[in-house]
Amino acid sequence: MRKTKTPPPAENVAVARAAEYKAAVVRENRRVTSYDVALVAGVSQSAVSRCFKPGASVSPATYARVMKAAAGLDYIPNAAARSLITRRSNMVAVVMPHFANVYSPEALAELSQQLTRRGKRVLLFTIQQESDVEHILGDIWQYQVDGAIIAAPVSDEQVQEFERRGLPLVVFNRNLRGRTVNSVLCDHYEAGRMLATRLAAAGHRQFGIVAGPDAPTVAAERRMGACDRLQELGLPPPVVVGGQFDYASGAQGLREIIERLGHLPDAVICGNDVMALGCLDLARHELGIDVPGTMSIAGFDAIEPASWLSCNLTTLRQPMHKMALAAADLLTSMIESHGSHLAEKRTFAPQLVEGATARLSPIGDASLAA
Amino acid sequence: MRKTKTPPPAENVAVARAAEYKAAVVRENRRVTSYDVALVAGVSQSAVSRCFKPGASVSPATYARVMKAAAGLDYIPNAAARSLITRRSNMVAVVMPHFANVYSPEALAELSQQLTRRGKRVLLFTIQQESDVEHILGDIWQYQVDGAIIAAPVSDEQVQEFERRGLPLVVFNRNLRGRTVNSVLCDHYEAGRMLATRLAAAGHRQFGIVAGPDAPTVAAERRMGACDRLQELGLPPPVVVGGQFDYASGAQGLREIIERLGHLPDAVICGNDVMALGCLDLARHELGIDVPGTMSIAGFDAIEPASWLSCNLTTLRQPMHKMALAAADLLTSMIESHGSHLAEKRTFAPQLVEGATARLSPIGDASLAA
DNA sequence: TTGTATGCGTTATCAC
DNA sequence: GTGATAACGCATACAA
Repeated sequence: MRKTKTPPPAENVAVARAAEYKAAVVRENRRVTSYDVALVAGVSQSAVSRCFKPGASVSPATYARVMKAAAGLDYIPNAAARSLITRRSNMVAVVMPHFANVYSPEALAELSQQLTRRGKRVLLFTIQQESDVEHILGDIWQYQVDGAIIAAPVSDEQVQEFERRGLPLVVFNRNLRGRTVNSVLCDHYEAGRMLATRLAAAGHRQFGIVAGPDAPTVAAERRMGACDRLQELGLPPPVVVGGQFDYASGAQGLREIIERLGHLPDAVICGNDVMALGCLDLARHELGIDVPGTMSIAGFDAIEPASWLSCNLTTLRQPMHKMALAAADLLTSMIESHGSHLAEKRTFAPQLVEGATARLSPIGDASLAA
Repeated sequence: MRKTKTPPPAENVAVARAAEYKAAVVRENRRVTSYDVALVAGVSQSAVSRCFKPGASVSPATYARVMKAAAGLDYIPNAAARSLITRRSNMVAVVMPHFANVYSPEALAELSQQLTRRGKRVLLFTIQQESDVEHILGDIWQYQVDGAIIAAPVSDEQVQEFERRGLPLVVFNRNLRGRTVNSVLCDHYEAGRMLATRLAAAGHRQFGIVAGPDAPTVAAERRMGACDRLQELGLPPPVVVGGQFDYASGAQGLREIIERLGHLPDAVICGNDVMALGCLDLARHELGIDVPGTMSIAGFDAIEPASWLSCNLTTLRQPMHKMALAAADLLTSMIESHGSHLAEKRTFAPQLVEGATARLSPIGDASLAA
C-alpha cells in the first residue's frame, strides 16, 4: 500500500503532522521505515537513505526536512535490512570461555571498548569449556558478523572454515603452534623464562611449580618456559604439580611440593595469581613460613588482589590494554582489506611486577642495602 | 539471474555436484542462499526454508535431500534476512558499566549463559560511566534486538522510549524508585539493614561507614539501610565517609573515620568488598588493630578474594545466579507475550557470609563458647 | 506436502 | 542532487 506508484498529493502528506502519521503506523502494526519518512518529508525514499549515509550527496534543504521528519517519527535505519544489502553487519563475534571473564575480566572490557570505538558491536559468546568453540560456530555463521575474536583454542579445521567463508578471525591469547592464523598474545613462554631467570639469579636453586590445567595453553607455556630455563641454567629439576587455576589448587600444590621434596623449595612458581595467593596464604598463615625470607612465591597475571597490601605478590602482567587494541586493529584491518591481509602474529612481552613475595636479588646484593 | 522463472533442467542441476556449484557461487562473489540449495536439491526455495524451520511440515524425503544439499554447500540461513521478515532477531542487548565487569564478573557470565540457553544471542554494550546509557540507545534501536537487559540507571524518558518502541526492557540490579519497570535486583537496602542489625546485636555501638559512589545506587542503598537501622536502634549516628569502590578508598575511609571520631569505631561497614579489604589491610598491617577483636569490618558482594584465608571477610552475597535466571526469564516472557506482560519487580534477599572480620555475637555469648 | 508469489527495509545503480 | 527500480536472503499466505 505504501509503495503505491500513485502517492497521495505531496502537499497534503507533507503537511500531515508527524505525530498523526506515526500513530497510523503504530495502528497498522508496522515499523517506521524510510518510506514513511520520505512521505512525511515529501522526498523520495532514496533521498532518505542517502541522508543517513555519512558521505552521501544531499542538499542541505533536503537533509533538514528529512531529519526533521525522521525525528518526528522516531525513525532509525534498520541494521538488519542494511546488512542484507551492504554485506556488513558491523558486528563482531567475541568468544570467551566462562572462566576468562572471572580470572581476567579486563580482557572482555578492553576488547569491547576498542571494538566499539571502531564502530563495531560485540556479539558475545561465552563458552563453558575451551573445547566448546565448535558449538557456537553455527551461530557465528548465521549472524553475519564481520569477523571474530576468539579467546580459546581453534583447530585447523575451524581455521580453514573461517577462511573458506572469508570471515576474518583473530585468536586472542592462545598460541596455535604452526598455524597461519592472525593472533595477538602475550608471550607466556617468555614470561616463564623471565621469572625463572630472575629467581635463579637471586640464588634460588630448588624450584616448585604449581602448573595450571592443560586446556588453556597459557599455563602450559608458562610452565615450559620456566622448566626449560631452569634446565639451561643447570639447576636441579623442579617439582611440578598440577592445579586448576583456583585458590585451593595453590594451597594443595604447595603441600604436594613439600611432601614430594621432603623439605621446602627455595621458590614456588604458580601458573596464575589466584593459585599463587592460595599458596602464599597457606605458607604464611598455616605453615608459618617466612615469605620471601625462606621461600619465594610468584604468580602470573597481576590481577588486582595481587597488588593489595596483604598480598603484594611478585607476578607478571600481561599488557591487556595493548593486546586488546592490537586485536581490534588487526581484525578491523582484515575486514577493511577484504581478506587480502596476511596472517600475522603479534606477541607482547609480559612485564614483571616485583611485589614482595619473592626475593629478586642475591642475598647480600648491593641493591638490598640501598 | 538465479531467480529466473525458467530454471535449467532440474535433472542436470540435481546431478551437478554440490562442490562445483559452490565454486560457481564463490566465483560470482555471491553468498550461498536458500535458492542455491533449492536448485541443487531439486526443490523449491520455500521447501528449503521450511526444512530449517523447527516445526514445519516437510516429507522425510525432501528433508533429506535438502539437508544433503545444504551440507554440501555449507549453507546456513542468514539471520539478518530472517529477522527482517520474522521481526525477531533473537538478539538481546546487555548493557553493563565497565566497572561492573571488574567488581562482579559473574553477572555478565551468568546473564550470557542464561540467555544463550533460551536461544538468545547477547549483543554487549559496555559503558564507561553509568550515565552513558543514552549514547548507546541509538545502537539498540538500530540492531533490532528483541529486548534489553540494562545494569545501569535508566531515566523515565528512556523507559518511555522503550515502551514507545515496544521493546522489552529489564533493569538489572538498579532500583528505579517509583517507576513501573521490569527489574531484577538484590535488596541492597535490606542488606544494609541486616548487617547493621547483626552488628548492633553483637554489641557494636559506634559505627563507621565507608560509602560508595552515588552513581551506582547500590552503594547508596546499602548505606541508607544501615543508617536507618542504626537510628531505629537508637545508636549514636555513624560516621559516614565517601569512597570510590576501590581498594585505596577503603584504607582512606578508615583513616578519615578515625580522624573524625578521635578514636576507633566499634565497627566499619564498607560499601563493597574491595573497600572492606582495603580497610582491613590498613587496620591489620599498618595500624596494628585487632580485627575483629577491637574493631569489626564488613563489606558487600562476597567477591572471591573475600573468601580467601588471609581475608575471610564478613560480607553479604548477592544470589547472582538466581538473579540472572530471573532476568532472563522475565525478558523472554516479555518477548513471548508481545508486550502484554505487566511490570514486575523481582527482589532477592542477600545472604550473610559470616567470615571472620566481624564479631557477630555478643561478648560472652554462649555461641562463642561453643 | 509442495510450489508460486509477495514482502520485509534497506542500499546501489542508473537515468534524469 | 534527485527519483525510479532492482537487488539482498528469507518466511509466509495461498493455491495446487
